[in-house]
Amino acid sequence: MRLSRYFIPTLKEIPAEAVIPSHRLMLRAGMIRGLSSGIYSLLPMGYRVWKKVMEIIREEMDAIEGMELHLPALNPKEIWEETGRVEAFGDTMFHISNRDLVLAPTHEEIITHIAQAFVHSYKDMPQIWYQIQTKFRNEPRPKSGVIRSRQFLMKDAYSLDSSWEGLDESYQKHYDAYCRIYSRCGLNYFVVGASSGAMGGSGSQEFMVESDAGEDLCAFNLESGYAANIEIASSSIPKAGRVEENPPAEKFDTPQAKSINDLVEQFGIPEERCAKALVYFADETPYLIFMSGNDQLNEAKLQSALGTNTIRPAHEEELLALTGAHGGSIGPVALKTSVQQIADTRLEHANGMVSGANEDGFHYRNLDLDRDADIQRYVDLRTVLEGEPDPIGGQPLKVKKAIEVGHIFKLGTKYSEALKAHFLDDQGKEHPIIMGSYGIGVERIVACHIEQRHDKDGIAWHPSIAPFHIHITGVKVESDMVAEHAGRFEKELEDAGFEVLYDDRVGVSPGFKFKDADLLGMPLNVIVGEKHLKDGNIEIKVRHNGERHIVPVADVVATCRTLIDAMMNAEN
RNA sequence: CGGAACGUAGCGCAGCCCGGUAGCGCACUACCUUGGGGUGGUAGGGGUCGCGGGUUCAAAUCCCGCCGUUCCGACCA
Repeated sequence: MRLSRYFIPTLKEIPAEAVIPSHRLMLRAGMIRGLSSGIYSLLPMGYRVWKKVMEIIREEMDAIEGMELHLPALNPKEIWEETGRVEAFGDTMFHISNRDLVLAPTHEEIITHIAQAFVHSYKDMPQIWYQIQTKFRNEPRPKSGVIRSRQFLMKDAYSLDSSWEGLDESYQKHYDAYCRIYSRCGLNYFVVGASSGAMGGSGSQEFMVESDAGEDLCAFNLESGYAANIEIASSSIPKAGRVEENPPAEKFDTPQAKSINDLVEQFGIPEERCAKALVYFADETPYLIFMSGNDQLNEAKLQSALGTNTIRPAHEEELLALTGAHGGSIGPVALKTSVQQIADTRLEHANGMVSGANEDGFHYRNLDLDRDADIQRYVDLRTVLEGEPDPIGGQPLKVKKAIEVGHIFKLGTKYSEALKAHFLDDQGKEHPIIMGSYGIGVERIVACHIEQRHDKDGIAWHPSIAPFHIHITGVKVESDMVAEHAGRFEKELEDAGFEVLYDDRVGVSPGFKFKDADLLGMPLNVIVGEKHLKDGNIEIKVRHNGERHIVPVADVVATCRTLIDAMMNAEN
């Protein structure tokens, strides 16, 4: 391929709207062009990479006997109403304004609809169906280039099984396939236990790439092997527990104490003897929630505990109406109204506690939550902090930002029940199909690849998904000697099976060409210039480590082969 | 949805406070020059100054409204 004829609109200057490296470099390398917030055109250089990622995904999905299909992006709203997900997605789902149609944000409903029609026997399963398609989500705030956008490509796979053991097998197959996919795409990744959120289901894991541009926090310890999304991460931090003396609860004056820190500072109360109260509404039902000391409520955990995804903190007026006090003076006893109460497990059976008196300026001390409070449930609600002991080996947790590049779910029967996708077992008994769902964000793989493989000059592609394997820089192609050799290398390398981009532009200075080559980032740059050619040599530059090899003209193809093979086999 | 900033040529920006000819760099076109790290020069083409109102003899500039984009936060199956 000749660069003079190929459409690669590189930019010297960085468009102002791009902040993170992958976004800047995709724009500068002429891979993408923004159309509107969260909507991008994929230009030829970018689309080549996308296609390679999709091909790797296809190969690995086919290897676990997945079958690719193609589903409608336009869906009748009705089917989404049957599973309750029009409401669950809310404003995140795009609605067509002149028909009762929606733009599919994912495809569980459609898959289940097909299964309901055709999969009726345990003999028909297992099945793995997958699609690589455009999905639509009305993200309230698109950001970070293609990492969070309104229209994006996703590989979604769905497994259908007749038993829970079968689901476990299908899930494991996907887990293994995903590891191969990310490795082949040249990514450093890790896997964390994850929240299933409003997807429903019994378990899920996320494939993560560590990055400051990430939107998820993960807690992990490499030694013990514990790794979890902060949404579900726990630690073995000690409970508040019980103190020996257990006098009756007693109200006391706390006119200046609005926070846990105030109580600690003004009254010398140890932080772990304080029970912080919060009021949240879940689907418009209020809940009084207690946390130990300054522990941070984890809203994701609260959502799963309450089985909803619509929660919000109460407003000041609501606090007063429900409890009789403003924030800072709320507690478990003497509540103005009857409110359901939930507490973090750290507070279980705790006594000797201090908490609000539901009267501004007063608290109770010596509270025994078992004796004095009416807490219905104790669940893990706190957000873990870096340094706390992990729950497996008690090793200190690290907390890092990461980008989610894949998510695998054991869905179970939520969708098959809602859409009546049933089968008969070998006893002739009817059951809902047991499902799994497995997603990969295609553009996130590309973005993460660039996040992990770039320097100040540009991208440094892994050969597996590089737009071209080899860049040939013709230094002064006006010279017949240069043009002849470069043209010949182009042909020989292509004949050897490489994808080659030959910078044959006339009248472009060497420096300009080198800068473009570094920006575009092909794994190898074969530099054809009079400088080495007059000695019968060619320079080959390795993009990711800057190594330069001077080799005889006759060895160019063999050297490229060796260098590319080495990169393909290297650990990421 | 809360907070903030920005919108002037394809890209990066100045001009706006203090109203009066729309500018600079890059990119683009032509010619010359250079030829191993974004060569140097000469001459050009390209903009309803986001949109709509208002004030004024006169608005990129002042006022009001809207739209768009980005950042922080909320949200994110």
